Amino acid sequence: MPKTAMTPEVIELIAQRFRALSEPARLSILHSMRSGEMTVTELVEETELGQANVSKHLQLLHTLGFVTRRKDGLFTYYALADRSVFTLCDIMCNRLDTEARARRRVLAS
Amino acid sequence: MPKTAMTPEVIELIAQRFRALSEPARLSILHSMRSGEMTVTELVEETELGQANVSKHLQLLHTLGFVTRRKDGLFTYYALADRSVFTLCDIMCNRLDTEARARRRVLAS
DNA sequence: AATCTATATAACTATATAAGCATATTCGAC
DNA sequence: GTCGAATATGCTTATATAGTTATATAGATT
Repeated sequence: MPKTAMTPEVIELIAQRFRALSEPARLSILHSMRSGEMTVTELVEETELGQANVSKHLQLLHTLGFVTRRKDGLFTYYALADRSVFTLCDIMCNRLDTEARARRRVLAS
Repeated sequence: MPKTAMTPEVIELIAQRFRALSEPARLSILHSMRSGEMTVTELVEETELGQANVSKHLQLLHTLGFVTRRKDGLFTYYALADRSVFTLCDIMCNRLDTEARARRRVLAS
């Protein structure tokens, strides 16, 4: 694995990617794509967000390499680039569980 | 492992945590703590950020459970709560490498 | 070609928050 | 207690961006 030096530039790039995942709307969109490729309209229906809004979020996610894009006629099919997004979310969920457990322990004492 | 349902509330909590890592200043602070416990002043020196700024970032990181806090006299010692932050950063770095490699491949064709 | 549908984009508004400054608090030394 | 150092907090300003509306673009259908 290539070791990346933590220069300010690299830190900025990493921050940028975390920022992409810091928006509930985008997490919802990514979550909706868990089952596979989806069109923009399908994502609009499933997430109940506005069409323009979804479209812009998808642009961002695509630019940062979180999703792939495939055009077919009028439709654009988006899909998850890989499963690492869920690894990231799983780690965050574990953090939540740990916190919740710690809080419960405090209350119990 | 406890499976967490992806309700809007949980999504919001996860987003909140990603947002904490979406700030270069906070990533720098966390990176500085890699070697161990640090006081606020030490972090100010190493990151070259303002004191009030560092202090506020630390509050946030502590609230969200990313760092621990220990007071001793005038000093407050902060430390990483666990290594999962680096797992998260490593995954993001891998994404960067993948993207860079993909870009190079496009250029080469 | 005219029209309809899916998606993208532009312009705008509203909101969140990072950074800086000033000040407050807290503790130790004298 | 007074003073000084370390940290925290309140206030203000500047900036980024999410969401909305309207419109543009591109492809399909008749």
